[in-house]
Amino acid sequence: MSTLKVRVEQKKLERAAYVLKCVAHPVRISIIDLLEQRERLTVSQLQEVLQVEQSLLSHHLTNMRDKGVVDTQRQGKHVYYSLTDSAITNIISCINGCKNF
Amino acid sequence: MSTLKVRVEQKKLERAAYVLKCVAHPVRISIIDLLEQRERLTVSQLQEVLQVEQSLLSHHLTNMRDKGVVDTQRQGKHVYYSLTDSAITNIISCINGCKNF
DNA sequence: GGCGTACATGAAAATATGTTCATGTATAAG
DNA sequence: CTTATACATGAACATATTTTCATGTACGCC
Repeated sequence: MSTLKVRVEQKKLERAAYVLKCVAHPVRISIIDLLEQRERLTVSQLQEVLQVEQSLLSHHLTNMRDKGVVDTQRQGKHVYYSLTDSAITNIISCINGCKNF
Repeated sequence: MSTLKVRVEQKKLERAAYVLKCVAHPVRISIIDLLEQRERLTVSQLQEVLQVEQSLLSHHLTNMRDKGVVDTQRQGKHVYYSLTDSAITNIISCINGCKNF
């Protein structure tokens, strides 16, 4: 009963919670799912598939970008979004892999 | 550009977000980390390691239990908590595996 | 039954998140 | 330089989550 302690350091814990919180939303999970399929997508393309208000989508994307989950590149009038780290996608696989859910 | 769609069904999306939200908190990630190490732990044991208010911990645990992330068994005065699904722990490995974080 | 320990619960307060709506900015085309 | 398109931003509001504090309940022991 002695050597029990939290193995993840505080900073990483907070970072993990921060990122997970960012993933934990139906619209954002969908965005990740789509970016997993297509490498990079414009806001309009995402919007067409997701059928959400433009500004709402934009807020979510900005949120995800701020948290380092997605990257952007502007190309003319369009802004392309892509996943910064494919490991993020594993999280969703994990969830899907959970038998009890 | 035609066959792009969200592969995860709506119900599962919401369930995933629900569970991820439940994981996405420093205290709760710590709880999962500890239960990964010890199989089952009482509230007092968790409290001793985590150094949080008893009632706060209890709220978090009830939350996690309601969402099916942990299970409980009472044994005399003590209540033991354990993870219902080891796949949950993978989520944390995923996070740790993310290079960009 | 009374007491202490272990844990749960509920309401209120503090804080964070999600959504909408109106407006702003960048770029390309004419 | 005007206009349309693509996207971002900010403030206001709605809703959800987190935390605290006070109190409640279950169990074992005397």
